[in-house]
Amino acid sequence: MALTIHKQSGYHIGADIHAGGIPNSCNLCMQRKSCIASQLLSFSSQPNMLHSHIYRGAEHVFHAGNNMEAVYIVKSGAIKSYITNHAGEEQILNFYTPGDVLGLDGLATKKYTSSAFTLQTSAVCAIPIQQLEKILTHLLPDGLLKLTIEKLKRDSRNVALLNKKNAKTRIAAFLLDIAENCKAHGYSPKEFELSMSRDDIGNYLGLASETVSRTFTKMQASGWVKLDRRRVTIVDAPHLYQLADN
Amino acid sequence: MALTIHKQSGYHIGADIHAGGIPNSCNLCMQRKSCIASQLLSFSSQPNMLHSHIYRGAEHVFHAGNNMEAVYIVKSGAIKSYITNHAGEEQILNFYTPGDVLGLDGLATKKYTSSAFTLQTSAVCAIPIQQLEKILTHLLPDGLLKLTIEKLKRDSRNVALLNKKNAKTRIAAFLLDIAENCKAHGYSPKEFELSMSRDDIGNYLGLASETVSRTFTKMQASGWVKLDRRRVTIVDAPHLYQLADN
DNA sequence: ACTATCGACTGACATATATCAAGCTACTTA
DNA sequence: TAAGTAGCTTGATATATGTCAGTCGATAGT
Repeated sequence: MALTIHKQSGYHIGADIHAGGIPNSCNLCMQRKSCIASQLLSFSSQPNMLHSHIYRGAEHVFHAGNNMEAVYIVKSGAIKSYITNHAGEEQILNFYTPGDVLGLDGLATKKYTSSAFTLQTSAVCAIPIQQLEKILTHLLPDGLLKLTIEKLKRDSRNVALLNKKNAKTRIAAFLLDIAENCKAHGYSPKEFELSMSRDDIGNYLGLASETVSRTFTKMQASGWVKLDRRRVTIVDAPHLYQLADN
Repeated sequence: MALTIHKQSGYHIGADIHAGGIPNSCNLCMQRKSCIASQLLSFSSQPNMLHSHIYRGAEHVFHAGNNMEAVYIVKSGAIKSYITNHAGEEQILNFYTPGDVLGLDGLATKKYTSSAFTLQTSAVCAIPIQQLEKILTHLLPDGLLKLTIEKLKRDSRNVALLNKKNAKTRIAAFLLDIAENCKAHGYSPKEFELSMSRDDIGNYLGLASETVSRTFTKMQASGWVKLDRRRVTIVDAPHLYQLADN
């Protein structure tokens, strides 16, 4: 799959939310009836005022790894979100159109986990993270907030899992996903029992069960894992992670 | 892909939450510290008491299309969720392990949109929908609740999109997804402009851009759609839906 | 108007995966 | 113990899709 170099257009209005942007009263916004941001703000003591920005096509709204400054509501245009693997290849996670909320994936760590790039001239409204957090903690009990954040994380992981290119990488990612889940629950990430059949794994990953079998066999022969029916032993985790990154 | 017939095991404890189940005090539950349900309940005036059930492996927890009775928290075991297409083939959407919440997809319509099936002996806690709704509307402003529900719906749609078997079905589903989005926003679902390149579409759907091109060409030749660069005209929507169902 | 560039399309070929078929193993049931 | 069954593995072959290469057309820049 080709490596895409994103051209940086020089024409960038409101690159930094603190430096500028046009403050807009939500009360005057055409889309206030269907706008999540406007609804959220109406429950807070904050002024019903957000900074909106216009991006010319082919610009970044934010980059993966950067500190999270804001969450964005798409008002017009189209935006793609993507992650890049170690080799620099991009994997598109989703497309965003008017009404969609962009940048929530950063909530857990306060850093964006994906990048966002405008496909055409697009207008967005920015909710600065401080403002968002104030509203959320005001509205939500702590447990529910964490649940939401966890759910968001899990979803993006899921997409990344399914979009892998070939059987080997999908299965590596699948096994590591389970291993991490084991670890998170206090069990060994090195050795665990699969609860599903080869058929189920194949169905889930979009592969024939025979391909799952063969791939398991090959991975075992290569020494990355050991397999005995549904019992899995991770032998070379670093190598699996490298595979899954592709 | 093979059609799986689910065996109904006769050994089914607590088939209906109203008919039985073991009422459990959350305060005595081993997992209360990490349990979402317990946390939710602690914010409500409801008694901290839930019905828990044990399913022997290979049983349905609920069926797609049935009225939503409860949301389930997995306490032990493993459960798969899946949808079936018109031909009766199943498409697995996700696997659920202890701590995961099951059945939220029904919130929007009050009917489950997917089925849930235990892969092994599993224990779950049920939160009856009336109780859940009381808690949610108590905690959440209306707008935020709708947002959450919308997000849940969008996610499962996304998974269903990416798990299609071949290029034709993926692209059909992709086009219909955009068409429905257009319709939802008051634009024509019959004619629209793609905002992304063939490269981006391919990357997103896990196909080479050439395959996207070729598939577009074939679909046009077959008379399902008309294409002029990025301009799309849906000609035979029913046929596309039929394709996307596969 | 001329050229350069980019995105889209098409063809030839390579390859990964699906499909079909058979055999094997562990587990269940009689 | 024997037989049956379900799940897993492996082999042979078919097929869909990826890769590489070339062309075409639209758009932008000089």
